[in-house]
Amino acid sequence: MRDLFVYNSLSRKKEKFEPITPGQIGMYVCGPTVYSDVHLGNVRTFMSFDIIYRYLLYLGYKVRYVRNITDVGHLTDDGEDRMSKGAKKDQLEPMEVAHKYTVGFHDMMRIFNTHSPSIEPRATGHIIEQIEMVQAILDNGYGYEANGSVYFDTLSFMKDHPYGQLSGRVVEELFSETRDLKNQNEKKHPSDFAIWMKASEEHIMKWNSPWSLGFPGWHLECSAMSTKYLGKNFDIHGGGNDLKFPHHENEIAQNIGACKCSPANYWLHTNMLLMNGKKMSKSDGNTITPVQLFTGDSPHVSKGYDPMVVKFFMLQAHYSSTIDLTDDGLLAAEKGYKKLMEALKILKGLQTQSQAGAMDAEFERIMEEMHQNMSDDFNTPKVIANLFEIVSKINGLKGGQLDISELSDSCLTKLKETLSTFVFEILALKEELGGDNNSQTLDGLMGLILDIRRKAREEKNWETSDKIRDTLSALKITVKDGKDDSQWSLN
RNA sequence: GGUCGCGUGGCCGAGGGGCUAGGCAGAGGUCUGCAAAACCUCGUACGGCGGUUCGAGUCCGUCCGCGACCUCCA
Repeated sequence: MRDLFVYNSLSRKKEKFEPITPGQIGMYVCGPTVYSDVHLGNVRTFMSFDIIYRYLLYLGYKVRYVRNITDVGHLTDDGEDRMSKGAKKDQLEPMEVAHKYTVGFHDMMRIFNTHSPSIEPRATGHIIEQIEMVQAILDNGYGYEANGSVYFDTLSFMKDHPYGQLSGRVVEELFSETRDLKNQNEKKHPSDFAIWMKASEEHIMKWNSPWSLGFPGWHLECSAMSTKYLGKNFDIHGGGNDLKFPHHENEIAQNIGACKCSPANYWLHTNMLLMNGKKMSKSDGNTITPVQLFTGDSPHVSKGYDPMVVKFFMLQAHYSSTIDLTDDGLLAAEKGYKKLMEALKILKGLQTQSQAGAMDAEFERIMEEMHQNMSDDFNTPKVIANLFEIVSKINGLKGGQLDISELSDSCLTKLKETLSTFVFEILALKEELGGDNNSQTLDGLMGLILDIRRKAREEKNWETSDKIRDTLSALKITVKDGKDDSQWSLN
């Protein structure tokens, strides 16, 4: 199997990837909290891990990809459970809220053409496992109970294990943090965190436990579910950069605290999606929903963009870099995306009889680079650069600037397969924009229309040929005349 | 304030001691009934100032600017 290198947040280095069990990978990614519509930033993160998942599969690994749904346990600023808050707002039962937004999340993931994970466990479905983990942490002396709530004892933990390694946090500094959080007085140390919370009277989602009628701390679900489905030690743990601290840090502490072993060998973090140079934020209006992006119904964009254009735009940046979402950037991505798709269509139609070709080596080189770039921490921007190198050549081959007889049949076949795999299976872009209007009927009609236009042009009947082109243009169909034939595409 | 990261040509965005990233926009040319597309050529870009080095956009120091995290966050 080809060597794979990944940037490990834990070591802050790029490392050669070595699975625990040869040929198999366990990967856990922190999923969304389903209390409101999916945020575009979530989309970027899950899209990035989808491509990582797909490439691992492509390399031949058997991958168990676990991505949770958080439907309980997150505290808001005022100490209220996020699910309950959403419920009050919408006049719905908490589980109704969770279900509604889970469905919405799945729909959006489908729109962006991502695979479903292997397992998608819910926090509320694993309360027992979480209670057991709290007990294990208590048994190991890394937790304490206070008024029915249970806290993780960071100082006690630090006597035996390092804490703060992932996020570079120094616990002593957390002393200086004076926060006015609820139940702060129950904690022995500011860096301690709740693993079980006693529920207040008005709290809706609560369960029985040895300590109180309450609910699990929000870092606990991932510890419990990753352990349940991937084992105490697994290969990859992923999530957004903003989860590094406190969430991932505490997750590690809980896993070690409960079973004395570090959960994941490789921690991968996706970076933030910015807009206008700042992190998207609902509170200051610096945000756009995926749907607004598709329809163009937002002051931040001049028009609507196809989900695949949005995806292509995101893939032009590395997953570990921030990307600034701008209208100019999207416009540029849209043109590039169309150019790529056009070239892929042209490639399909290319044929050659040659047995050996002078250009083979060049194409082989680029295809090899694509593999290397993808294996180098999933460098999609470089892969896209490789694709455009090939796009120029495909167009050159069609336009006659390059001679197809210098390309062997076997190399051309391989090129078709490789590009198709990379573009449609690994990057998981879709060929056609605008949904389902590329029916057979449309194909047939366009074939007929362009045939009539071709005859008109042969007769130099420009009036007719231009009328056809202009009318089609008004219907958002672009006609481009090539040397021998004309091509059409939907705008 | 603490921790981490970033600052690349008009815009986006890779790379990360000597080797053309790429896309979009722009200029010139080829092709063409016109248009569009395509193809060819063109930009000596790496925040400022020092330092290391035969050589720095790439390493080190420093300053400036920006962002993320430190509190729910993908």
